Amino acid sequence: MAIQDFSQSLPMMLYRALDEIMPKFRCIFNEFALTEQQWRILRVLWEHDKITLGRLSDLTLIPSPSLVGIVDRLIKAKLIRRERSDADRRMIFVVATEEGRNLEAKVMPRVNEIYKEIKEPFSMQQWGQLIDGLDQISHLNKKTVTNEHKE
Amino acid sequence: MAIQDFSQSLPMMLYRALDEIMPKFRCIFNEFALTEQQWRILRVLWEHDKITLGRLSDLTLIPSPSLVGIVDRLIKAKLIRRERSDADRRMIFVVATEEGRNLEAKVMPRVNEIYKEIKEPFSMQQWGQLIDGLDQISHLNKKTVTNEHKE
DNA sequence: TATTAATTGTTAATATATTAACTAATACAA
DNA sequence: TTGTATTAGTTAATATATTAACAATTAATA
Repeated sequence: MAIQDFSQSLPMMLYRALDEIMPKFRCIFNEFALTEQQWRILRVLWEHDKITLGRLSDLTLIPSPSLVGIVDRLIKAKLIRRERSDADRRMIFVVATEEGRNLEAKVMPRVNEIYKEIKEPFSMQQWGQLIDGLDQISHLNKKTVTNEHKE
Repeated sequence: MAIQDFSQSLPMMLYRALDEIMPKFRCIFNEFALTEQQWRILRVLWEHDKITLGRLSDLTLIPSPSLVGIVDRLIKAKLIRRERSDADRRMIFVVATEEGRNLEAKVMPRVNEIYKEIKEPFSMQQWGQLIDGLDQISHLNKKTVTNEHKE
């Protein structure tokens, strides 16, 4: 009758959910000699021809200090390349090489397969509620701003 | 109209939710010179007088190789101690020192405060659905076993 | 009982996260 | 136009995650 059971707290529930599903995906990534973070970057580049490091950090949720090394290793693997912006020489674009683009067709089907397996036992409504709940969590700050209509 | 938007995928939604809420907690932990993982260990020890390293790994979701160093640092901080089991000399118990136990009264109120803030905008039903959904994700394998009534 | 298998922790190597400080380039204001 | 603030990336120091291999102990079995 614990007032607040640690193992049922939101953070631990989130971590446990990730611990459950991510190993399935990482297993696939490893087959293609990719780390999870490397895959995230490629995954974003498959949707964006050219993207700045800052935005890549936002979309992958990889902190920029980590991004430096991960990008280095992806370049060494010839899957992406850096391109300094001419307009603003502070910015650096990241672009997938042909080899990097070609990976999409090989990896995505496998990943989608697992994703489908995870999603399957859920009803469409259940799944929607879960995603909505998570979305609300990740917009906790922004939402209130909207309500208060901050100047 | 992307078939599968990466940023709306379950893993990224989970990561984003954690990215939103954990910095608030870590801010508190840092005030007490604790890392998030160190706090998780103490949090569990506040509910268990004496616990084996393996079980501590399960409850904190900290992989055992990481646990070694984290426990070392908590010992150096005089917050916990190791105790080898007499019954089975492979096992090592971890126990909180008095100093470690005393932290609970100082840290928990602060943490509960943040937790309440996070939970507040949700209706009780919404929150329940979110927790249930997460629970279902983290039992994906086990559930099927139950259904199949594996011998 | 000697051997083998399983369990509990640990070490090692590499990759990533966290926080702070730092550089280079750009914007901006006096 | 010079000085200052801001922005985009990077470096550094420490902590943790991931995977594989390993040691010590105990359990299981021939």
